[in-house]
Amino acid sequence: MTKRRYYTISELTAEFGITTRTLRFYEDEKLLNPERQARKRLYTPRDRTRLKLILRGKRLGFSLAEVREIIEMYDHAPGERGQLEKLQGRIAERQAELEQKQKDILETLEELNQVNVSVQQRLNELK
Amino acid sequence: MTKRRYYTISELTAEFGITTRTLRFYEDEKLLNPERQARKRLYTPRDRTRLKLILRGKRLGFSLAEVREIIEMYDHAPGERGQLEKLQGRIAERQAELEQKQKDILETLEELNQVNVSVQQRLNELK
DNA sequence: AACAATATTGACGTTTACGTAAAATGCGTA
DNA sequence: TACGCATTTTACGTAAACGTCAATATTGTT
Repeated sequence: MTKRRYYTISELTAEFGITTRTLRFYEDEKLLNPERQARKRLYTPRDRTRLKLILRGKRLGFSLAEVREIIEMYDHAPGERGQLEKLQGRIAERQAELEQKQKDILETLEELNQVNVSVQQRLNELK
Repeated sequence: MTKRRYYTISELTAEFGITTRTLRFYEDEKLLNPERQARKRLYTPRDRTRLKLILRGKRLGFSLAEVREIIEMYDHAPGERGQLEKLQGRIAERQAELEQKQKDILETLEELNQVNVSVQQRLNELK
């Protein structure tokens, strides 16, 4: 039998710097499904993993609806040919989006670096 | 070959796939400053450039407030030592954020690729 | 048993980033 | 001159993602 460890709601809020409201909201949105001990929520390692996926998605600017789509790709059902091909299509779309974001990041980093160089020059001149 | 100096509102909405409402909203937010010919807005190349920065920032999940901060870094005033050092600090923060996003993207791309591989395997088995 | 700490369930409130509809204005063309 | 079309201002509406109470319950400690 697999060792089941649980996390309380406050352990997760502490670890990830979020509020209980956020965790309950994600549960309402069916993104998490903690078990219950009486009324208390017990988050499983699976919940914790999904939470990490959610927060990572949010950092990348995805909406919760988009995060849900991405997570559903991870644990999709076997399915038949048509479904599998559609899934590949959606994966390709997301990959394209992410590659666009990569370009956007590189551009922004380069620009910020330029600013930094010119600021540093002025600081040197002030000596 | 005179470079066109102004863009109408509909030219910009067409080019970037946004609505007039969006452009006016960004103007209310002081992110854009089109000139006027009578009542009509005339967007300058500078407005267009800023618009591109805004949209790029949004793709990366930045709020308009954050986009504003980033844009302000680009055209900051000369300033004295203290200001310049604070600016460097904020630049470093944004760079760190962007680097985190890069990691997030790489992870997500890798995971999506794994899904893709397993989907492809099942498709091959269906032959 | 009393109490503090933690958690739970409503439920209304707030911010961000626009959407959308209404009414007025200006401009080129039939 | 009448008309269509783009544009403008004004202003209420909305979806997403939580925030912020308040009232109640549960659990461990004194």
